[in-house]
Amino acid sequence: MDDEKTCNDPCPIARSLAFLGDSWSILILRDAHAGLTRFDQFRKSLGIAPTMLTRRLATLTEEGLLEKRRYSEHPPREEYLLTDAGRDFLPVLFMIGAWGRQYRGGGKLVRFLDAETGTEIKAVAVDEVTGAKIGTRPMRMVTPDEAEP
Amino acid sequence: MDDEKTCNDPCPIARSLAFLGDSWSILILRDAHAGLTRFDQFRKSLGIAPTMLTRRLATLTEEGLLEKRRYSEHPPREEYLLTDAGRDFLPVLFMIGAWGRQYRGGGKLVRFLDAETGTEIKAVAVDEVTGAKIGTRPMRMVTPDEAEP
DNA sequence: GGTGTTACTATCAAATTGAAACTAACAATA
DNA sequence: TATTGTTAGTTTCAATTTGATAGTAACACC
Repeated sequence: MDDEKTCNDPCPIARSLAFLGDSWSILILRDAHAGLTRFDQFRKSLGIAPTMLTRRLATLTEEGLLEKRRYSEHPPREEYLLTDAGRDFLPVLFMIGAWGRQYRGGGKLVRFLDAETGTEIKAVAVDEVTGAKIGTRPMRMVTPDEAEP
Repeated sequence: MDDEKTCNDPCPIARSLAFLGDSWSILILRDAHAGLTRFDQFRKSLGIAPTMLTRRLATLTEEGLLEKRRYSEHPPREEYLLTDAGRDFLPVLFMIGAWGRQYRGGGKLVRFLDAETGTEIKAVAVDEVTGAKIGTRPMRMVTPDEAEP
């Protein structure tokens, strides 16, 4: 796979995965969206080893998905907040969840309701232009090196 | 994290990740959607070690995302085809790609065009009921153990 | 008989991960 | 003042996973 620092793969999926293709990172982002901000909250929620958590939080911070904020000077204490890039990961989380709900959905699952209408949220990916569900219309891949000198 | 065989985490994201939270698996699925079916095609496309590829293909097959089909009896040769569950992973791939395009998008990237309209496909996740983009309306999480005896 | 193709397996060093214990810097309590 | 608790980590080390390379099996083709 491509090196993390210099991923110039023309595939946008590979670009994403080069940074957060790891389960822990995605689960940390999930928990951050659920409102967790502190080291011990993540550690307890995930059952992750502190070494791993330290490293993953550092990576997510370096990559601009989380930002570290000092919330206490004495003693020095940091918390981790979602950045815009981190918040924009929510649709990805929902789509991963939608797939899991459909194909790995035995037993009780967490659900999300629209706060106004009270209906259960069912995430689907659509093309912003045509409005069609992704995968329901024929499409054409264009590689970036087409028609180059 | 939960054991792969007995994931009963009530979070649908964790359910998904228990099986394909690995970059190689996702890249294999990407290539499978691009039309690759054979061991050597995947190996060359990904630059993956054959040991890894063997294991990942086996897991994806066991988990029902790919199916093995014998395409030659003499010599015995197998290919790997997407199942329904595998095909339904396409929206997830598009959302991962959409995020990567926005936040890791320097340089030339592969694009997808609607074959009919010729417009570039831009995947967005919406709620199937309200049609609102995921994350733009307040929502409420419901855990499965609420109001239990 | 020799070369090429395809789908692997075997081997082993290197890197990553997980588990457990420990530390620093304080606050609160007795 | 001593003890306990909290938070955010670090240290250490064994176990697992990964990556790189080479090799194999079963053929087809020339």
